[in-house]
Amino acid sequence: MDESSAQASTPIFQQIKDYLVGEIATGRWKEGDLVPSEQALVRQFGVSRMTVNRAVRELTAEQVLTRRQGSGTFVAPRKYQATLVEIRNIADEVRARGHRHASRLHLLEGAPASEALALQFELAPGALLFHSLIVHFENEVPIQLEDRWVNPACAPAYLEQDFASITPNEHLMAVAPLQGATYSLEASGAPREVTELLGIDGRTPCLVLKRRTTSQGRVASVVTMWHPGHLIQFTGSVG
Amino acid sequence: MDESSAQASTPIFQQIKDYLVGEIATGRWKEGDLVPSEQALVRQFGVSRMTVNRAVRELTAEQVLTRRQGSGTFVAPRKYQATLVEIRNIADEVRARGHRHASRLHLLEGAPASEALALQFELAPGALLFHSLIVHFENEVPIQLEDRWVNPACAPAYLEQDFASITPNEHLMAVAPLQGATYSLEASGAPREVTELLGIDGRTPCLVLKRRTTSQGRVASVVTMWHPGHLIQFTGSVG
DNA sequence: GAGTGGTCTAGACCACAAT
DNA sequence: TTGTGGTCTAGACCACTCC
Repeated sequence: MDESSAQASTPIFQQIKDYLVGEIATGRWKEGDLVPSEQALVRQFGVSRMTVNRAVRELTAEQVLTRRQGSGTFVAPRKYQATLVEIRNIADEVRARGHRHASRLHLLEGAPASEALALQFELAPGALLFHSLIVHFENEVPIQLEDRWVNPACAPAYLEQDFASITPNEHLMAVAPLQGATYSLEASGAPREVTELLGIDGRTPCLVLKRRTTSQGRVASVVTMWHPGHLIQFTGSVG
Repeated sequence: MDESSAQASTPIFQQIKDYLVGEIATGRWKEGDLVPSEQALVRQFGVSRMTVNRAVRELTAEQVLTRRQGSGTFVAPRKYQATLVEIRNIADEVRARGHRHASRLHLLEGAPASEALALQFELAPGALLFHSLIVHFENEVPIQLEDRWVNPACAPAYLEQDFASITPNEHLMAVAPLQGATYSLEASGAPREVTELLGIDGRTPCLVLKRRTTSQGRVASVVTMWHPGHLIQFTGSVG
């Protein structure tokens, strides 16, 4: 047809989205500015309101715009500048690299909660918790020590699992649907118990990921994962 | 009106979404299963196709379902079990803790790309790049060394910026809309140049975040950020 | 050819905000 | 009261897949 310009076959709602994003990207519309109303866009593009509505609604879901019924549509405040780093569970990570994953169970028992753990679990000190200590291997090289405490109320059969064939993570995902997690990430040296199990020396920097997960309103699991820094590297991409 | 049952005012498309999610959550529909077609849902709920379409389309955007034109709608494969760690830019991170952020510029110059950098930037070796070296402080304590290389095509005025009042990140976000990023994260010791600028000794474990951002189809920036592991800790939550 | 999803229309009624 | 967004309808045409 060789019509006006850049239509080609891009859906109309997408063209409208591109137009709106473009106005923001080039700075013509700034944070907080009022964006043309649906009616105005209907006239401008000569399309039906449903089509305009879809474009604007999707950009609202994408946090590019904000809408207030009765008031109008506005350019959303710019997003937090953040890098999202995706840390997959260790078995997936290893397999994704095409390597062999294995693990060795060093401890699996019930134990009373210390003061600190009781606080983390929101339970009384001395309450029964399950405790496991597992070393994960990538091609027979130890790459993670997983020190995990589990709430028996969330995973009653935890002590009966065969952690050679299933990771604690997989078991917990199966029996306790994940609700949320808090985490912290830091680099540090490791105490002797850790260095011995990982077969590293005390000066090796370790990447330490602590994670506390909740399920059905309870704290399900508190885990500390130690990774020898020269062996592990988390990579990924966003956007 | 006190009508049939649980309508109340929840939009119909949302009720349909809830129904679909419920069937999956309870396990009645499993990964890969065929979901009722739009026509079937139209009949089941007695609503128009547009309403059903919106429900299913939004769940597809949320990666709960996948659709194939001509074939049907299916339960999406379960998401990768991953912890998303959000690493905010250092100035925001420090201010969020209620502390003072400051920075000192140690180097800001144009320099030819080494072989390795040229590869990263997808430019010819020897091409002009901008290079900056900045130490960031939290309450006067150095917590990050930012070693950044920038593509002049993406930020031509980079060398003229006042990096005491604006961070390189902020400048780049302003002039080069972020398209995507790849990153890696590891723990390691730091070379002498780094330890000197951060005022730490060579045995201090460091958290090293490398990040490569693209903008408008070009590699905009390659940055390595060194954090003394005993001082910095990234925390957050998901879910 | 029948069934699927992808898109679009030209209306409609409603809740809400600004005036 | 007017204009805004929020939702919904009952059709339509198309591209694609499967039989």
